[in-house]
Amino acid sequence: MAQKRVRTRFAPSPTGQLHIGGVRTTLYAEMLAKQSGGDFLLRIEDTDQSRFVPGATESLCRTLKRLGIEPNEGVWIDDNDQIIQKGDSGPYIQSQRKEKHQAYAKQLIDMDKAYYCFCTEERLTQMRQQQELTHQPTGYDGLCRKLDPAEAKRRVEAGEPHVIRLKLPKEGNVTVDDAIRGKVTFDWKLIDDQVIIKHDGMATYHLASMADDHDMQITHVTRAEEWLPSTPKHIFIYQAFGWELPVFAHLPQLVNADRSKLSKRQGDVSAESYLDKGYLPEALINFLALLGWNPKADQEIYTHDELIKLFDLSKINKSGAFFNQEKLDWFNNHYLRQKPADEYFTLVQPYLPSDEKDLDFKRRIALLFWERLNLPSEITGLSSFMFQASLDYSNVPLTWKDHPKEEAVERLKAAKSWIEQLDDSKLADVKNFEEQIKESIKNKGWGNGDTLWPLRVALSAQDKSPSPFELIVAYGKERSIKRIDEALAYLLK
RNA sequence: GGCGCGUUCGUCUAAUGGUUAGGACGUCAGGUUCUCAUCCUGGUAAUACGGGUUCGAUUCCCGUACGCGCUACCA
Repeated sequence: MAQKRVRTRFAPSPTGQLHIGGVRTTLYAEMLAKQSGGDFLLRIEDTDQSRFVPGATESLCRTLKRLGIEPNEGVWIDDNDQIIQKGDSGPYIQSQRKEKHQAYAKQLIDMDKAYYCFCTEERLTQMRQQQELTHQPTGYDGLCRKLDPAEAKRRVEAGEPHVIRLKLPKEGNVTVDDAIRGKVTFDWKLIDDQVIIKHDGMATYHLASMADDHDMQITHVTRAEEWLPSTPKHIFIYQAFGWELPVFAHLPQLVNADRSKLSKRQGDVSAESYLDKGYLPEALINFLALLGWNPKADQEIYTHDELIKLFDLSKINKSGAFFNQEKLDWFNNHYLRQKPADEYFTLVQPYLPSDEKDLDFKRRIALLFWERLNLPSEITGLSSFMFQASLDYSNVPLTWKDHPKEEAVERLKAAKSWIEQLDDSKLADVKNFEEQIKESIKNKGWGNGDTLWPLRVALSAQDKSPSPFELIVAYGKERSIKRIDEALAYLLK
């Protein structure tokens, strides 16, 4: 028998920027579907109109696009930045499915699995306050549940404001079979008669999401673990309609350093901002995929495709994971260094002075700092001295340890003449050039330290920098000699 | 308060009814080196606690503690 085609979905609310936890949730759903050649859909859950943020859907799609996580069905964004919907199970924007949801709600009423409720906001708040005061469990007291259906229908037709609530069992229990957590049992009597259609006629998450998951033939519902406690209601809806249950998988959360639910208030959580800061999609994906799941191997580096092949729902951890930026930095450094030189240069170039027109010079500098960068932007600070017309030598001594000034002068003069005698072709190969200079130092009977330190500082005015050889090759003959002359002038002042 | 979920180095994690509890990031030390970075070598560091079951438990069970989540006409 052929296995059912796996269909998963990511269903965010358009209430703001996609955060890194959302990226991971998306990634898991995408990997699960793609590893078996199934479908990964993107659905927008905008049933709460009051929280709708214009542009959020576009932003969400754009971020996913930049990350290379693409749904093959549902909402997406085209090259003109326009929202589109692709696939046969649409619409994929929930507010456009309002009538479908209402029809389902009516069916539930007809089946006596839901009822109209006319309780006012005031009555509800008062009731809750009373319950809290007397230390009762809070929840709807079921006043309208006892209403005669015919009477309720009359009131609705008369235009009385109302909502629709689920008519949940009041005894017994229900067991959720979660792909990650196993069987979890809840008492029905502790579960509230949830509102499924609001005053404005819009469905709440509980109905909308289940109805859409069913209509879109979603086989695996992956979502954050905060949904686990409301899963009984969702099972109730599925069973009321006689629908086949999907696999539920409640993902552990990403947490702040203090282990609370990831929030904007603590650090940066917007996925887009990580991308903007120069974190590479492959680093973000590799890192995020391994946060809460791993293929049980002593390997850290995986491509997106490898991750898709290896992904396994049952190996997802149960506990929350902290987003450790230092490790992300390490991943980013790794992937940055793996880039072809041209691509690396393209990434780094925006962070080099735009008024420097010598592209080849810029490129040589970029290459010099390649292995030192976690982020492309870091090159600005590291390389700025190389673009300055002249250097300030007052901060770092040009002399080696406690050696005399005269020695530094002597060494710099010698270094200058060595460079002058060199033909440009020798400068093409750093290794070769380095050997030559070291040979010259040896011939003089000098030490590497007392010669190379003054040279390097003359060229950089930094206590830390790439080697003098690398600097000279990057500068070229003319600029190198100019720097040495200036250092000499400073010493002889 | 009620209900639910969770707990292995600082962090992300691996493993098993019997292991010197493994790897990675970080960190520390050493080597290479003119400095930095890279690279190499090595070190540091964990089964929350208390009971049980068992010859033996970090692993299975119970309890406690702690953390987190849910308890909306938000998702």
